[in-house]
Amino acid sequence: MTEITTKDRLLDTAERLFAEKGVKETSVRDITKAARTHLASVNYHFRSKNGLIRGVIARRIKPLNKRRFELLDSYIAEAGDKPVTVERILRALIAPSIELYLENPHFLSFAGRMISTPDKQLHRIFASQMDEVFSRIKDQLMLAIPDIPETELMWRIHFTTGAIIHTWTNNADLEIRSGGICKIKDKEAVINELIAFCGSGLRAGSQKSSTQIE
Amino acid sequence: MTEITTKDRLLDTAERLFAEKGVKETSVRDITKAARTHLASVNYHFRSKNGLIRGVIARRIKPLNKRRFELLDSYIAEAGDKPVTVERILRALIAPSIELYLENPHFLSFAGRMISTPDKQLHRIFASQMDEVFSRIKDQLMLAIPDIPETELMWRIHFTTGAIIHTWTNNADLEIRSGGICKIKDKEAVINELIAFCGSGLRAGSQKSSTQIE
DNA sequence: GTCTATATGGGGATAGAC
DNA sequence: GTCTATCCCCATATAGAC
Repeated sequence: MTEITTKDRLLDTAERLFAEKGVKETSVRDITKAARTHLASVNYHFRSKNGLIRGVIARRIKPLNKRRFELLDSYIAEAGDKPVTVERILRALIAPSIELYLENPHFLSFAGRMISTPDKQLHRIFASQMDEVFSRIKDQLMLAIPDIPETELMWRIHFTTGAIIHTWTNNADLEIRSGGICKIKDKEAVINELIAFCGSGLRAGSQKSSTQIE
Repeated sequence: MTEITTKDRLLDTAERLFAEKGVKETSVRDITKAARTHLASVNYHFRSKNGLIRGVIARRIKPLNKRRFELLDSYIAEAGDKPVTVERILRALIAPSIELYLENPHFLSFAGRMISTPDKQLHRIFASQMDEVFSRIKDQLMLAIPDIPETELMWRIHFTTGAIIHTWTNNADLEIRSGGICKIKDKEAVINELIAFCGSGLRAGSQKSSTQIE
């Protein structure tokens, strides 16, 4: 039943090698060898190496964002007429990604790097998927913290995104630097720390209406 | 006097192309052609392509961190016996990088991507340079906000780093997504927003000693 | 220091047998 | 669908003339 096809093995292997070595650094030969198939299989199943890259991304991105929207919708329903709290909005954004990372770190450490790739085609794939997420998160945050001007809110969503992505890509450094006390495996702690940090940051007094911090 | 040597032209050109296209995507031929010199000049001046990459990094990283330490030291001196405020500690960390970015965005958009490179040698170059910065920032933050447990403080420094790096690498997306209202060129606004967001995040109530946010 | 020519290897993609 | 052999291109690095 759970028959693993060559196509799936190629996706799994490519995902892992892209994360471990980088996309350019991983050749189709590397992938097909590790997936125990033949060189031509990538072109047969995915048309090209770029097709395989797109396949790796497509398989994970939509389910991840679907999970975010499900959570957000459930919080919206639960809140009734009141705005959803900042913390719950952040949980919908953050928790699904940390859960995915802990099930399989390869995709998000790869994706976290690709989000800033100079390759315009690849960059577009991520940016377009993120647009819908940001749009919905922003709408909810505007209801939750209406006093924050839009410009500032958008900067703060950007900073929040940076904190999350850096956690996918660079948690190993932190674990070493902290002497092992900061562990990505502590799922609830990581999620709660991200929510607390970003939640507090989002709520900070507006820089426009208050005295500038020197 | 300000004679621009071939070596400098190679560094400038490589830095720009690494930022615009990526390191692997930029060939020595691309660089030497754009720098109007011959193919062998890279090997002559830098021994190898990897040597050139290291040269590009070395030229910028030390001055950047030197500037951070100068600022931090001046704030420490000014504060006398009192702890330096969180906002000033963050300014020492953040402002020099945003200023460098606005003078020349190439290095930091390149560096921001390289910080999560899977190439262990390259990664080590950045990580080792950051260690000293984090160490000093952390020491000052422990004096400024002594109530935050060390584990949480380190996570929050990590999130702060993510917010900063994402600003180097992905501000163009934000500018587009915000319809142009969030502009990286607004130097003081960007610095103040980063400081306000991260400062508030760093000061958030401890997740260990308070009721968990649901 | 500058430059051309070249050595050497690896890459993506495909043709065509099975 | 699977696989081998091969095409063709591009990469880094270096030898050796100037």
